[in-house]
Amino acid sequence: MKKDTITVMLNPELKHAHEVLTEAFAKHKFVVIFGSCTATYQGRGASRLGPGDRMVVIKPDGAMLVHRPTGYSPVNWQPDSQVIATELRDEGLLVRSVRGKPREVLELVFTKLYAIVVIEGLEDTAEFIEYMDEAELRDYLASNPEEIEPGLRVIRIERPIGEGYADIVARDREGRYVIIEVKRVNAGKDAVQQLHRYIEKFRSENPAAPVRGILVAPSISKEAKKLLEKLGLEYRQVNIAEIYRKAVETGEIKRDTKTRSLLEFFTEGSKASQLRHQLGRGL
Amino acid sequence: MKKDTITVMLNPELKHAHEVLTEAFAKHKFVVIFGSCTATYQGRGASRLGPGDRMVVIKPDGAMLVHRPTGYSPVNWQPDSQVIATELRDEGLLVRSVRGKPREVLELVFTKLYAIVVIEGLEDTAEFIEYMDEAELRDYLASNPEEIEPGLRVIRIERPIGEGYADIVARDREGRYVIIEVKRVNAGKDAVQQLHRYIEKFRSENPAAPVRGILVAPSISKEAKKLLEKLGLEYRQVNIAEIYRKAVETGEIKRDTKTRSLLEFFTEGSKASQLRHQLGRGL
DNA sequence: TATTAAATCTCGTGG
DNA sequence: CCACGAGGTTTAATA
Repeated sequence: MKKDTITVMLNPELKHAHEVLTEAFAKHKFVVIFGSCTATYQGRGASRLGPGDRMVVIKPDGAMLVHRPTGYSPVNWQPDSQVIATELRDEGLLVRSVRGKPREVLELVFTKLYAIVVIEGLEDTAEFIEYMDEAELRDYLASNPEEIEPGLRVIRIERPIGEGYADIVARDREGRYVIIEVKRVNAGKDAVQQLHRYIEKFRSENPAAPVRGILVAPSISKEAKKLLEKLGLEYRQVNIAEIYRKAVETGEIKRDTKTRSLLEFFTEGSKASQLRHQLGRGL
Repeated sequence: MKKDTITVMLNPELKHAHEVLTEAFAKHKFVVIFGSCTATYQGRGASRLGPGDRMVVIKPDGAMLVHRPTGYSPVNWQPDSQVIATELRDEGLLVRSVRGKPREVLELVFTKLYAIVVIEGLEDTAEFIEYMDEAELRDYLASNPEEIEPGLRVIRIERPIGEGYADIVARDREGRYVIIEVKRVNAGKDAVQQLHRYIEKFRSENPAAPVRGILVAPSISKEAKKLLEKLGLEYRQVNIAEIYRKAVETGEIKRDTKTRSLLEFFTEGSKASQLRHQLGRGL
C-alpha cells in the first residue's frame, strides 16, 4: 500500500463527516465508520434496527457491512451496491446504499460518530488456497478406497445418475457394485436421501446387478442413521483431520513449513489448557 | 458510548502494536487492524493465504474477521474464540486465535501495519426486527389458506413429522390431507425433497389417509418442477410483495412511518435510473 | 443467465 | 448438547 493514504477522524461533526464520506464514496475508497445509527433495509426481505453503536464497513466495490459489537454475522449488509450516497438530514447523517439486481436498499442514519477511517490503495492479489473440501476428500478416498473398505475397486467418480452425480462408484470383493456418497461434515437425512435416490436409480437401470450404498462422513445424525438403516444402506466413519494428515504425508496435498507446524499442533498437539498457558490468558 | 475510549495508531511499529493489542485483547476491546498479513487456518477445514492488505476485526466476544479489499465475505474468520494472543516473531507480528469446540486455529502474521483502532464500551441493545420471514409468511398463509386453494381448512402449523416439521397441515374440500411447504424464495430441488420427506413420513404413519403435498413459493426452478411432478406433488405460486402488502393492510404486520415509506418506495416506487439521479452518481 | 450444491457456512429454536 | 431448518444466506462451478 502507498503511504499517506489514510485519513482518520475522531468524533467528527456530522457535517464534516458528510463531506469526507461523499468524496470517499465517489473515489471508491475503503471506509470504516464507528458510530450510533439506525438501520432500515428493504429488498429480498425487510428489516429495521433501532439506535445503537455499530461498525460500518464500505469497501471499494460497494460491499457494505453493518456490524454490531458481537458475532460473526453483520446485522445488515449489501453484497455490492451500485449507489452509495450520504445526505445531511434533521435526524442525522444518512448513508444510503442501493443495489439494482435484486433491488435492495439499505439506509443508515447516524446520530453520533465516534471515528471514521478512510483508506485508499489497499492491495491484495494473493491466492487463497483451501484444503480438503468435499472434492478433495472424494478424490483422496477414490485414490485410497481401502480407507472405506478393504478390497474396494473404484470404477469411476462423479458418475451421473439421474439428476445428480454419485461421488464414487466401485465394486467390492464379491463383485457387487458400491455407490459411495461422501460428506466432509456431519451427515443428515438429506445426505441419506441423496444416496438412496442414486441407489434406486442405479437399480432401475441395472435390475440384475447387486448394489450397496455407503455413506462416508465424519459423523451422522441419529435420525439419519435410522433412515439409512431402514433403507438398507451403510455408513463408514472417517476422520477428516487424519485423512488430511495422510494426504499431506503421501504428497497428495502439498505442505509448507507453516501448514506443517499448524498440522502438528493439531494432530499431535497440546491441550487447550497448555495452549492457554503458552499464549497467556488472552481473551 | 462513553467518550475518550478510542485509541488510534497510524503506521505503528510492530513492537508498539504488540503491546497495545495484548492489552486490548485482554480487556475484550473492539479492535480493527489494517495491515499487510498472511493467514493460516486449520480446523474444520484448512486454508492458506499469502501476503496482502487486509482489514482484521476482533470483537469483544472473540469473533474475528479477516476482510480483503472487496466482497461481502471474510476470507478467514473465527465465529468466536476462547484465546486471542499476539506474539512478536522474526517474520512479523503474530495474531493467533484459537477456538475450542470445534478446535480451530487462525493465525495471522503482519509484516506492515497501516492503522490500528481500539474502541471500548460500544453499546448496542436495540432489537432487530425482520418482516416477512418464512415464519411470518407461513402464519399469514395459515390464516388465509384461500390464498393457496379455496376450501382449504388448516389443521395445524409446524406439525412435527419425525424430527422435522411440516409448515402447514390442512384438509381440502374433499377431506384429503394436504401438507404444505412454504418457501419465501425461489424453490429448488431441496425444497421439493423436503416436502417429499414429510409426505412419505405422513403416509407411513397414516397408511389409509389420502394426502396431497403442495409447495408454495414465489418461483420454482425448472428441475425442481420436474422432480415435483414426478413425485406427484403440486406447486402454488405466491407473490411475496403482494402478501406483504396484504399483511400490512390487514394489520397482521405492524408498520411505522419508516417502513411505510420504504414499502411505497418498493411497491409504487421509482426506477433505478431515477434513483441514481436523485442521489447523484455516488459509487 | 439460471441452477445447483457446498460452506470453516452462521444462527436461532426445540427437544 | 444435538439436530433441524432458515437465511436478505454467499460463493463457486456448471449448463
